[in-house]
Amino acid sequence: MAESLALTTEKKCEGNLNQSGLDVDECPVVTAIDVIGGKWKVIILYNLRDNTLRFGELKKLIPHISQKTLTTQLRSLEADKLVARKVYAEVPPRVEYTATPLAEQLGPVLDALCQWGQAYRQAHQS
Amino acid sequence: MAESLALTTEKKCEGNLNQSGLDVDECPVVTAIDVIGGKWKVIILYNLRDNTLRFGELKKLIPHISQKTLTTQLRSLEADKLVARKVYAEVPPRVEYTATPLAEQLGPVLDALCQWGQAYRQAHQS
DNA sequence: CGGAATCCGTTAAGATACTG
DNA sequence: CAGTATCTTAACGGATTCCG
Repeated sequence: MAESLALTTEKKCEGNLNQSGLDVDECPVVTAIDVIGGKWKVIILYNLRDNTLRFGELKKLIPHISQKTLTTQLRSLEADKLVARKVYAEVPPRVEYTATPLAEQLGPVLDALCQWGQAYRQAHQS
Repeated sequence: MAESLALTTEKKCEGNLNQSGLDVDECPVVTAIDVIGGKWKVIILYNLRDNTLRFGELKKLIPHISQKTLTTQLRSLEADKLVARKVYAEVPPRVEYTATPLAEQLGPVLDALCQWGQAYRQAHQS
């Protein structure tokens, strides 16, 4: 079972592969959560969608995050090659963050999340 | 502003509403992350997809989670009405967890996450 | 001045042992 | 079996300091 788990077939995740005895670590969902499972990462990437933003702009768009955490999460995203960080040697300093093509492929995830968020609100009759 | 933000239009999330001056808290993505943003919640729900599982079965399927965390996350999911918890008054005890219809609506999110996880692996040439 | 590093307190999560 | 109790470790928030 599970031939080369990478690119040949994409059926792996559709069904109940976990019940087939496979370790969950083999599942791409676990990989995805590992990378974007941080509390703020999806929101950061959502704000970075189609946008290049400075650190301060991101901070303004995500008011509830602390500077420190924003820095940490951005560094982590950078390490995973989901955001590109460009530093301008200027005064005042300027650092711009851009989503990489890999991050842009998250589009469907963001859309699905968005739709579900609405369904959730509806179900909880807000 | 934002007529009933629930079911009328679903365009809200497609574009750049954050740049429109809206607080991010208005965005359903933030709602979704609030609910399923826990480190393990998506993975739990993924394993619960189309399946009713006992506590121990879930634990086996998600080896890296601790009992305590699994309990906590399940309780949180239960409070948000994403899983139903059924206790059988037997010896030995038996507790079954089932995804609610609301959780089942996460299907597209899980699918998108799964696909992206594969793309991510591929990009990092694993 | 903007961005980030540091110190510290609080909360979430991990490991292990133990109980109904 | 399905948790709870306890302790330890890692993640996040706040404030201050630093540096270009």
